[in-house]
Amino acid sequence: MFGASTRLGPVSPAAVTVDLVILTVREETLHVLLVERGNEPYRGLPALPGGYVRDGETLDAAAARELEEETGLAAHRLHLEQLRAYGEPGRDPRGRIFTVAYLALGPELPVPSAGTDARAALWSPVGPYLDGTDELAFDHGMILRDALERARSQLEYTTVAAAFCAEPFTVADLRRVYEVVWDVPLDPSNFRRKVTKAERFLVPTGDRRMLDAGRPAALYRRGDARLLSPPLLRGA
Amino acid sequence: MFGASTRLGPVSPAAVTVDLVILTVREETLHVLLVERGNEPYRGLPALPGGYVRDGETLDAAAARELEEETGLAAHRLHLEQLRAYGEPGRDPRGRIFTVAYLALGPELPVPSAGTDARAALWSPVGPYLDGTDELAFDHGMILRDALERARSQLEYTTVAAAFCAEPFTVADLRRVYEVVWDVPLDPSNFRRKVTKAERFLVPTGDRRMLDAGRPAALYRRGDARLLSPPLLRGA
DNA sequence: CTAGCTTAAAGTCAAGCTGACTTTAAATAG
DNA sequence: CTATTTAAAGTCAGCTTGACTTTAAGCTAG
Repeated sequence: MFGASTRLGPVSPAAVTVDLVILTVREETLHVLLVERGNEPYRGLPALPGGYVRDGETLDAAAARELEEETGLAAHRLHLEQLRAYGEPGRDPRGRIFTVAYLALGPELPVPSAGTDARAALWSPVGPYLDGTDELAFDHGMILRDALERARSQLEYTTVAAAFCAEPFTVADLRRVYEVVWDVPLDPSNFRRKVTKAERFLVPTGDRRMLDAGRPAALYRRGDARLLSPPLLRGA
Repeated sequence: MFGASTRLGPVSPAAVTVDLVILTVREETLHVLLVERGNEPYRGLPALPGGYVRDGETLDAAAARELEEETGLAAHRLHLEQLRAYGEPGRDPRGRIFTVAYLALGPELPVPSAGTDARAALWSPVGPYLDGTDELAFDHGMILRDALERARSQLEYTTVAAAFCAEPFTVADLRRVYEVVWDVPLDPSNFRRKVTKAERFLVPTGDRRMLDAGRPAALYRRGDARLLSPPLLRGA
């Protein structure tokens, strides 16, 4: 099975895992799902949820399985996409372990302790892990930074922002997603003009949502457009 | 080393390779570097160049090494970036082999037969592999399609198009890259206005290039900008 | 020398989009 | 009824865009 390694050079078998960056917006802040490590290495440090890819399992299936195990939610209800692979030789002290990172985006989710996996999983604001205040196990800090940059960029060119909103949602809900992920304030009026003009981004339900104060807001569901044209660029 | 597999389920060791999608523009057509397979499986079929990631080697280093072996060119002269990982259980009949695909872009390169690797490597137009006329080994057809879509998208938002041009180059050289990769004609005047206005995309050398006919064109080198703002969108 | 060809580069202009801002709408609380 | 709150629509100058025209600068044929 690995006969070619003789010709190609020293190649030992390796392990392949998937790691998940599950992002959500809670209380006007971007949160990531982390698990506390119960074993060495990095015992006690928070880490991204993940696990080995099993025999006969695709990468996407492994990511979906881990997602359901950690959140207790059906994976098809979240946006899930591959981020990239990481394989630095020293990234795991136990040996050569490659990981394929996935980015998952979802609306405010139930407290994840209901998951099958018994490890303590919790939502944490991403801030302290981005600015270096707090540490993550392995190279998960880098993976988190890459994932966030991907998410920020995706908001510009795609409709994934709606994946952060539980349906039905208002234009203001959607705007708050952009403001929290990009960490900039946006003009409500101009934002509305753009997202409602984009084809098949938002589908009006006809209903309205009434809060304790103010005019009721129209409610929408996600349209079937995947790309946003024209894009919604940050950095005026 | 793989002690955790008991708890996580059946996990056999796997092999990890890198595969390269090396693109260039020759004779007004987009070409990809392919090697003919000398062994089973898929003997005789063209495939993307690639090979096993060696012990102690990073993914990027493995990709750069394969690139130099196949093209005979110093990898730092080309644009090289990770595309994504592929790991379908059945993608290689020899066993569980994950591959991390890389996208490389470069100016018209010397005939790659000068490479260290003795396999027959050749530049092929991408067309027949995209529309299904010709087949590639393994899942390399899908990888090529993903790579091309990535390249097309990158041209919109980044300055990588200049990686296809040997320095120094003219605005018309750069425009031909866009036209070939996107497969659309562009207005020369409007194209010039945009790329010359973009900050740090093009650096004038002060020289001019004279062809057999027409006014001499100003020559440029690549600037240090990586992102294009505003972006250059296709699909008017 | 100059007319004519070729390609580069600059200019023109109406239409559309953007950002900053103002106005109107529709609900609740007191 | 009025103030308050949030939603949604409207205004407008300035910028960008796409389609197109004009000028520039080389060459070559006559």
